[in-house]
Order: sequence, then structure tokens, then C-alpha cells
Amino acid sequence: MHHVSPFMRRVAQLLPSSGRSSPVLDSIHFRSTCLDKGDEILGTGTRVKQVVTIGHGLAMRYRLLPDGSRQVIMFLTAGDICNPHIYPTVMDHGIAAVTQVRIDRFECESLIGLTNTVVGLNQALWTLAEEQNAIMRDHITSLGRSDAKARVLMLLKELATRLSSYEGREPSQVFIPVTQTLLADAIGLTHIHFNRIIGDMAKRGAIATSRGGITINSISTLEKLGAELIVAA
Amino acid sequence: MHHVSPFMRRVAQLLPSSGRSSPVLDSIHFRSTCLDKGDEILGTGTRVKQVVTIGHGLAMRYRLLPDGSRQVIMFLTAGDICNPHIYPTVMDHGIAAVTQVRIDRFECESLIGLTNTVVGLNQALWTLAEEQNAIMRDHITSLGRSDAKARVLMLLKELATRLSSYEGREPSQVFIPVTQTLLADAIGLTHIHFNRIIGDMAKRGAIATSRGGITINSISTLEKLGAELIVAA
DNA sequence: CGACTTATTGAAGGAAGTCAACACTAGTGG
DNA sequence: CCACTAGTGTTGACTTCCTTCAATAAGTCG
Repeated sequence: MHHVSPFMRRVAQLLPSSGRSSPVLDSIHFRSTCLDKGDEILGTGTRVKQVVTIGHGLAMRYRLLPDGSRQVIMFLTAGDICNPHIYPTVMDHGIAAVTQVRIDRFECESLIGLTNTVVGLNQALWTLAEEQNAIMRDHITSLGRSDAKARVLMLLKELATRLSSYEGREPSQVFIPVTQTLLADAIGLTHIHFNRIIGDMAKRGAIATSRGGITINSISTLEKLGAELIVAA
Repeated sequence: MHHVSPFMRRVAQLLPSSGRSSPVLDSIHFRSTCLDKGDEILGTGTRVKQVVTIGHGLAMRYRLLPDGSRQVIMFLTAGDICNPHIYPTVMDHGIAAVTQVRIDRFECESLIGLTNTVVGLNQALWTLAEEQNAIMRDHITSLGRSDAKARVLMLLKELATRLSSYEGREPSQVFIPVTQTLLADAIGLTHIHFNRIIGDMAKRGAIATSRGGITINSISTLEKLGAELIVAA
């Protein structure tokens, strides 16, 4: 038997009856599939008829440009929805697995049907979508108004926070399983310059680098570095 | 008596009965207010209970940063919704009038009520929201992966297209009533560098500058310049 | 008119990109 | 099992795009 999808767990928390999981929601059928690092989850131009959500692992929204470069629009973690919304659409960007990923797929129709019967579900879905929009607004602000160092700090802080949101309180360390090249592609830097910046941060002990990822020693240390930046300016 | 709000006109076009305007939608009550250039439409932290839409003119979503600088997240034109969605929320960014603006305000409750009675309305609202999201994704891609010249071209093209979407076919000229400083704030440039770039574009005859705005001589000319950029690279 | 905003131009400095080289790991296939 | 390849991380030197600082015009508004 299936366990509950992280997506549904998050939806349930946003319902007015925010207490425990709704039996109606839990009973919805979904299909889980496991994908390898680098696999495509939804390609650009795909006509989606299913709502794809991240069950486990890390994925990314991205665009490929004519010159061959890539822009990571945002990272997606467990419980995030990949589609723009629950209705069938055509994707104007791609989604790929950053780590090994389990995706949970729901039929559009069944979710749409539920919005008519489950009170507050539609609002919950809007709220969930709005969380992603807020991340995009942050991203735009970061790209537009911050220098490289500040962008790196913000990105690492955002990812560390989202990846550790399972555990109740702040964990001592968070491992971000993303290559430097990919992280650099998210904040509009070359992987070379990105590397120089985190090299500096590593020397100061805020983070540790290793092949295939970065370990954040403590999120509050990151914030301290961010504060220093503002003072320096 | 009120005329139809551009917002409702756009919603109606997205309904399955996409033919003419729905009498139900047209009959919804809304309040129009006129604001001056620079006025605040929705401030950061505002708890919105009404759905605010642009009736006429140009507005912007923006954030103010601790260092006093400003990031324009996106521009909003007639028919665009200012809220993140139709449910009450707290704004994490501000919205201000770029030109004189007429805003049309609906009660959240009445729109929410309609989603239960008008078939396809909810989907139409999602689609509308998704249009804005697509613009944000474009914006992120532009900020992250393009140099200043390309960003300016994309921004001007986007604005010219959106501002001229009333008229059926491509108009010969489009006037963008936004100061250079504001346009620069949208794409993460200093107004000085922005000015140098459009100065160059003006010399080539693609645009004309004037106090308070920029005139695009023809959108296809912009695209031609963009193509040159790619060749040059 | 005087104050303010917007636009424009020049010169100099700095942040980040480009080019190039090398080390290390992991995976592949002979 | 090991050589080969490809992806990743790291460092140095040079270049360039963009910012910063500064100054001047030119509209606009009270």
C-alpha cells in the first residue's frame, strides 16, 4: 500500500480542518516512480495531463537557452508541485531530477474533482502555488540587486532552510546535494566564480565542500556572513 | 453605470464558453479608483480582503531593499490582477502606479463565490496567474543568463508587446511610459548604463527617447537587433 | 524663479567572465 | 582489472562589462 504523499501532507496542513490528515485526501490514488539523477521529469513542451509532485529528493525547474547555457529557475523539494497548476497545460520550461527522485503523480481530473467537494482545498492549492511564486520573487530580487557573494549566501540559506524543514528545529548541519555548476546556474554565475566564493566561505568555516554537494555547518553562521556583507558595504 | 473591467474581459475570454461576455461575470460589482503616478496600490505587509486589478494604466510589483535600492519584479497592465490570488493574503511585496492608473476592486468573497457557480472560472483564474508566472520565469532567465544589452532588448520587447496587445495587429509605434531609472530597476542595471545602451539603440533608429518614456519604432526592429546580438556572440 | 526629477556624458575602478591548465573521482568498456 | 573518458572541483592570469563618482542639461512643478 502507498504511504501518504508529501504533497498531500502539505495540502492537508493548509486546510481549515488543519488538525490531522483528511481521509478523503489520503485515499486519492497516485503513482510513484523513481528516477535517477539527471533524468527528465517534465520536458519543455510536454502536454501534462497528470499532476506531478516531488515525493522525495531534489529537482529543478530550468530553461535551456539557444546558446546552450542553462538557467535554473528554482529548486523543488519533497511536497512541491511540478505543474504550474492542477489543470492540463503545456510546459514552457523543463523539470529534471537533481538527485535521485521519487515523483508522485495524480490524475488532474481527480484533483479537480476534489476541489469541488473538499472545503478549502482550492485555497490550499493557491497558497501552495504562492509559496513557489514568493521564491521566484526572491530569486528575481536576488539576481537583480545583489552581487555574487550575497546571491550565493541567499541561495544556500534558502536551500538549507527548505531541505531541513522536515526536522522540527534547526539541525546542526545540512547537506545540499547539488553540484557547484548547477548552483551557479541558478544565480547567474559561472561555476568558476561560484567556486571562488564558496572557497572563501569554506576557509572561514561556514561551509564545507565535497564532490557533489556542499555542507552548511549552520544556517545562523550563513546569516552572520550576510550581516558582515551589509556592514562592509 | 460601470463599464466592464478589463480583468473580467480577460477572464471571460478564458472560459469554455469563450464566445461572448458572460452576463453573470459582467454583473459583478466592483469599485474603480483613480490613482496618480507613483501612488501606492498595495503596500508590503498589506492584508488584502479585496481583489485589486488594473483597469487602466501601468503598475509594478516591486520590493524595496534594506540598502534603499529597489527591484521591479514585474510590470502590470490593464486586466492584470495585483493580488497573488483571489483569497485574502498578506503581501510580501508592494504594488505602485507607474503611470496614472485606474484600479478595479472586487470583493474576495464574491469572486470566490463565483468559482463555485461559474464553470471554468477557477481554471481561468489559474491560467491568468500562470501568465504572470511565465513572465517571472522569463525575467529570471533574462537576469541570470543575459548581458545588459540583451536584457534591455527583452524587456522592451515584452513591454511593447503587452502594451500593444489591445490593437489587433502590430502597431507601428509603441510608447512605453516608464522612466529609464524604473526600467533599469527591473533588469538589475544602473540607470546610467541603461541610458548608454538605449542611447546606442536610439542612434540606430530602433527607438526614440524622450522625457518619461521610450518609443519603440517597431517591435520587429527590436527582434532584428536581438538577432544581431546572437550573431555577434 | 528655484527645487526636483529625469536624462546624458566622461573618466576610473572593480567585480565577474573568459581562457587555460590541472587534480580528483566515478563510471565504462575492453 | 585497468586504461580511458567524462564530469566535477580548484587555481591563476587577463579582459571586459558594468558600476561608481562626478558634472551638466533639460524638463516639470510648486
